[in-house]
Amino acid sequence: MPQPGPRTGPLAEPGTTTREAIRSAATRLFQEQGYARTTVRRIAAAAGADPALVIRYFKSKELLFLETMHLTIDDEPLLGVPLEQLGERLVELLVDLDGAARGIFLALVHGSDEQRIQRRLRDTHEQVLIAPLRRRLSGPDADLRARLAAALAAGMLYALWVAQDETLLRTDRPALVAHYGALLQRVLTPPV
Amino acid sequence: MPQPGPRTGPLAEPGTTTREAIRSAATRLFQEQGYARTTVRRIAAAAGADPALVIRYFKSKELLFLETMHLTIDDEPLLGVPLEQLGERLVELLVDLDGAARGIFLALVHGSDEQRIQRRLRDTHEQVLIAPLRRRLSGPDADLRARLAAALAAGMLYALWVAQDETLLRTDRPALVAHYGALLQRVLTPPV
DNA sequence: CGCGGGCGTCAACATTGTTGACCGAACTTC
DNA sequence: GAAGTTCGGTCAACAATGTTGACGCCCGCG
Repeated sequence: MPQPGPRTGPLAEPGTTTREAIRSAATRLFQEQGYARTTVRRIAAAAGADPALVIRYFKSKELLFLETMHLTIDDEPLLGVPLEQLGERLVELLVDLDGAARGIFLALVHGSDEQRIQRRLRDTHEQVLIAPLRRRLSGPDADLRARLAAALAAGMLYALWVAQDETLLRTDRPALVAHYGALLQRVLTPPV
Repeated sequence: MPQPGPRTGPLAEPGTTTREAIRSAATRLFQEQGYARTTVRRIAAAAGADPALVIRYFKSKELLFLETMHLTIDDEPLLGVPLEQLGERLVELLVDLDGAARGIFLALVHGSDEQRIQRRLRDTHEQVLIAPLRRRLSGPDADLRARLAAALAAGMLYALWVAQDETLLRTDRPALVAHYGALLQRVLTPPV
């Protein structure tokens, strides 16, 4: 809300309100429309600010994107889970991700023809999928198995959200969790 | 190449040479740089033609993209394979895909924030992964299992090419094929 | 000879990300 | 209190993008 009249104070808040308005508008638009389809001018309009100010604050559209699009999940619900149920629980957790996480994931995937966004996607893959799994595994090829399991888990997100397999999207949640969770479990705790 | 001098005939070939030049230049550039990073003007320059002519021939950049970016694989090497080895052979086939197939896949994934490109990606997923697997399966949930297997297979391509898990990229091919193929096999021929 | 149609070029348009100049108000310093 | 510095903000402009319409050329057909 940058009213042209005289401001009441030099700094309404330490965070400089309009900067925060730009950031939240960008967060919403990038999630909903992705990187390419979101224009700096629309972000500015949504925040009630000037397009030039957006760049002035965040250096570039890409840096604004990187600053707002962070994808993390609570691995807390995974901590107490016994190893034999980890696969099913992880799939359950991924399928239940909210629209925000889905939007960020898709924005990262779609935008990852840009090098820095691709690096962010790689880091996210590492931190969100590989790392939590690897912590629970042991043995000589623990790292490889964590990475294979992460690929498997990502495959489901890909099928549901990127390729949009409509049959899988219509499959009821418990069946999907049971089937795919069993597969994932196979990598985590392979039979002797 | 379209020398400005007088042309030898009205139609040098039925395919109108420069149209083909544009198509092949677009194919190469889209594969190498993706949808967003390739500009119509660069396609035109690479084909030695005028940017306006590119649009005149192909209606729009997006339609040109859709006309050139078709991803198919030879499922011939899968036809004779016994069902018990199908998983491993499919993984082998996917890992060995050439740079062209990789480029098209990535271009489709990155460009799929556009609706029509997303539909092309969905169709490709269906025709390249789901359909060949489903043909080999039987039973009540054959369709679901084929789709789960396709998600699994796509997960490996995602991990290797989109997320670019460097450890997996450095893992030697036979180990990758053996590990991931065994997982895939688990969906195709589940134990009683 | 005329002329219609396909191939190609040129100039222009709106929209994109980004930059630099400018402005006003507030805080600091003399 | 006056001068200056800094910060939040606006405006106009730039180059590059996809796309369109007007124009030109040259062939083969009447």
